[in-house]
Amino acid sequence: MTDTERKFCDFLKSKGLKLTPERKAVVEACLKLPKHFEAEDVYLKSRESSKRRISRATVYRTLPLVVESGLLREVVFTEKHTHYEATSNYRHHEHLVCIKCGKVIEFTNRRLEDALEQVARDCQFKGKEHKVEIVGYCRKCR
Amino acid sequence: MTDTERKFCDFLKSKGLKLTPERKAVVEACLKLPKHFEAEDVYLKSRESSKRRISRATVYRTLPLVVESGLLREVVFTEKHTHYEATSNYRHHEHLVCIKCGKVIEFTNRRLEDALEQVARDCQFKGKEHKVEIVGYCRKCR
DNA sequence: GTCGATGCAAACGCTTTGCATAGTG
DNA sequence: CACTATGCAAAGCGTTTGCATCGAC
Repeated sequence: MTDTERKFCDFLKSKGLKLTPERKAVVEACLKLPKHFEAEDVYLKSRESSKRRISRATVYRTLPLVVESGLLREVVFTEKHTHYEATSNYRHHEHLVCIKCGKVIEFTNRRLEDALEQVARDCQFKGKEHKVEIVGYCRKCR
Repeated sequence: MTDTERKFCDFLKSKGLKLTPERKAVVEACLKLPKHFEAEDVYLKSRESSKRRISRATVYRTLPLVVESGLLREVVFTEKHTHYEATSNYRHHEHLVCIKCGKVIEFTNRRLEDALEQVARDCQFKGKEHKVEIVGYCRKCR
């Protein structure tokens, strides 16, 4: 079991939830998928690896748990349905999305993160997360 | 006809689209509604004011036009369905959303906006808009 | 053995679409 | 008069849920 899987396992325990082969398969699928993916990708990928026929329902029931455990976060808010990315091995970053070709670029910016924290403080908010996305045209499409 | 309505009217002309009573009613409804609203609100409100029985289809077909015209922008990305706010009379701002009570607070932050512009420049992106939202717990719910 | 987890299929909520008709420019 | 816009109802699509069964702890 990898560190990541252990982390998820611990999370489940702490919540009094059970570690099932289906849940394991969903997490594994998330880690194998390319950077950005959606529920349907997880569904297909988890079926590849696992003997069991994992249902979409299970995927949809499990993904929020994986997010809550901290292994996944929701990203790319331009499309109507939910997109995810694994948090492991990535330093915190935000995204630029090209409206034309769909290209997604990651960036980190200290000033931006600082400003966000300051705003939360100023408003007496306990910030849990932030969603930041720049939408526009990439170098090629502009 | 108000300035706002004229702006929408001009937008339609520039696109070779027609100004219909239904479209007028949709725009009027958007301007009458409280700060944040969704398609269904527009549907109900536009029916109140107009003699015509405006269909949901027309509302859904019109809203993207109103957004494109610059009178409306999409906000509050936490929920799955689309939320809007009128841009008139507001200076550009972003939102904090309380996960517990749903309270939405607006804020403006120069450093944040500057950082976003700088990122777009650095990535050779032509930024069209950005989506920024801080999710957390407000003073009362923290 | 208990109580949570699963698969299935049906339901859901918001949004989009095909079609025949109406109405703007 | 042409061509776009409309209402209606049905379809679409991602997601959620009820239910009977299964299986982890």
